[in-house]
Amino acid sequence: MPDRIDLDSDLLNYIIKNGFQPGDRLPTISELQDPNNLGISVSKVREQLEVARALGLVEVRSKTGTRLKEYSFTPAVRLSLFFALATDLRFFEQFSALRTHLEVAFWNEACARLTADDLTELRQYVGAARAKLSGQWIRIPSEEHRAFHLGIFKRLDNPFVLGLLEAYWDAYEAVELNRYADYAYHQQVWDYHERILDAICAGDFDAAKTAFIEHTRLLRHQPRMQDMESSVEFSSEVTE
Amino acid sequence: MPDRIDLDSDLLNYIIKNGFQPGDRLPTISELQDPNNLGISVSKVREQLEVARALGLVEVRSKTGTRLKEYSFTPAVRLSLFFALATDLRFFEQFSALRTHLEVAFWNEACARLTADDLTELRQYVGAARAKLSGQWIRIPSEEHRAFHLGIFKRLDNPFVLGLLEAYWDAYEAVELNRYADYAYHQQVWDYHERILDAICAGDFDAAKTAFIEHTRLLRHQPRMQDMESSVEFSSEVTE
DNA sequence: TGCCCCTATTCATCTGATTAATCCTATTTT
DNA sequence: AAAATAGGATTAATCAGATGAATAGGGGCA
Repeated sequence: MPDRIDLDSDLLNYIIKNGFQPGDRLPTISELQDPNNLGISVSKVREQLEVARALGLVEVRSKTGTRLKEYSFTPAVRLSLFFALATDLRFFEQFSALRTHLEVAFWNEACARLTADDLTELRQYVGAARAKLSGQWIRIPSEEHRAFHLGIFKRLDNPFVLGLLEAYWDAYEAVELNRYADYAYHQQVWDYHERILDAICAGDFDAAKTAFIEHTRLLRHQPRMQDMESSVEFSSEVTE
Repeated sequence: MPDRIDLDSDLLNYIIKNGFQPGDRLPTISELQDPNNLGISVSKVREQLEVARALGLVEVRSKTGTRLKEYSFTPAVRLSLFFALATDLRFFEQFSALRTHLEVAFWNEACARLTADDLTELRQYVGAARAKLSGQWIRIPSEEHRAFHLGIFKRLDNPFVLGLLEAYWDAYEAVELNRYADYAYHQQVWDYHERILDAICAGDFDAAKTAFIEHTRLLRHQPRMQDMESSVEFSSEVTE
């Protein structure tokens, strides 16, 4: 085992070396400048704080100073992904393929960990979405869509898979894919969601997974991608 | 479609807005300060440059200025992953599970894209590793191990999957898992690698995949993890 | 007690100066 | 003439210091 993993950042190494835990306050910027701590100037401290902040590792606020946050893979993934998407929206298809495979791969493990309360919560999302669809709402229920899918995986003990999935839904929001979907399409989507949930409740995770895979195929053939500047062939298939 | 994805960074938004391409030179820091460009001070520019650098988006060198790099998902993943590992090495098991599932999920697609030259290259890695094992070399052939696995996926048209796999091998190096492995173990590993490669060459990707999955199970039962501060149960199974 | 204002602390941002790295060119050397 | 070298100019790298903005916490007042 290595003595210590080098993080290519004085600040991050300092955080690790001193064993700061999530929730802890780091020294103030002026204190960090002290030769006993980092021994670098304000500008350099701030550069590194900014990196840590961009990665979601710390929260830095006036007066209270810097607080170490709970680790999450999401911010790093989101930042890099968003840059890619800003460059070329076609990246979305590729990340989407990754997301689908991940959900399939970790499906049973995630489902097995769900509690009765979790299932009730999922059921509520279905209800809320249905209400919006049947009512006079203009807004497509993308929040419930996100909450439903992430809800299935919320007990999964793998921050990396969760981070990728969360970043996927952030990107989904950012590219506003739902804007162009119509009500009939969403009805279909929530039929599938209900089928998935019923199967999970019945303990038949494989049936739920099958329904999920079908449901992603549905998404794939929707017109949502036609608005992109250029269509791209989708070559990866879900492994079963 | 959104007008523009907001990147929460003047600099990154500026790069996108002005359509800079990989290889392009960005304006110098002093030019970026100009109100016509970013209109912020050196310190602020440098903070954002540092974030972009940490994400592997730009390379900034004295005299030549800043160059926009080819997009890669790897740096962001590696940075966040390394911080997690520095906090707690048990994160490695979870990222490893992700890696295994990814390779399985994208296996056939990746294999199908390999050229004859690629296969020759893979064969060379096997040869080089064997030579090191049979010779008097002290060093365990971890470079070939990395090169072999990444080599299988090098043609995969998915920067996100590739980025995750690359970061995995970087982490593998960083935690120095190979240090504690013995020669007999590596012989076994390369037997598997050869079996995998033979199957790929024969066009039987599924057989190759099966061999790969067996080979990861081998890894899992090796004593390499016992050196960690606490053993952790490995609950996720590979989806077949 | 509960509300509001004041103040000290800390971050936020900018400016200017010095140092180090690097490229380009002119000069010297072979 | 070609190659090596030295010097100058450009740019990033780092630092120090100043000013402004945000905010938590205390003290006074109803």
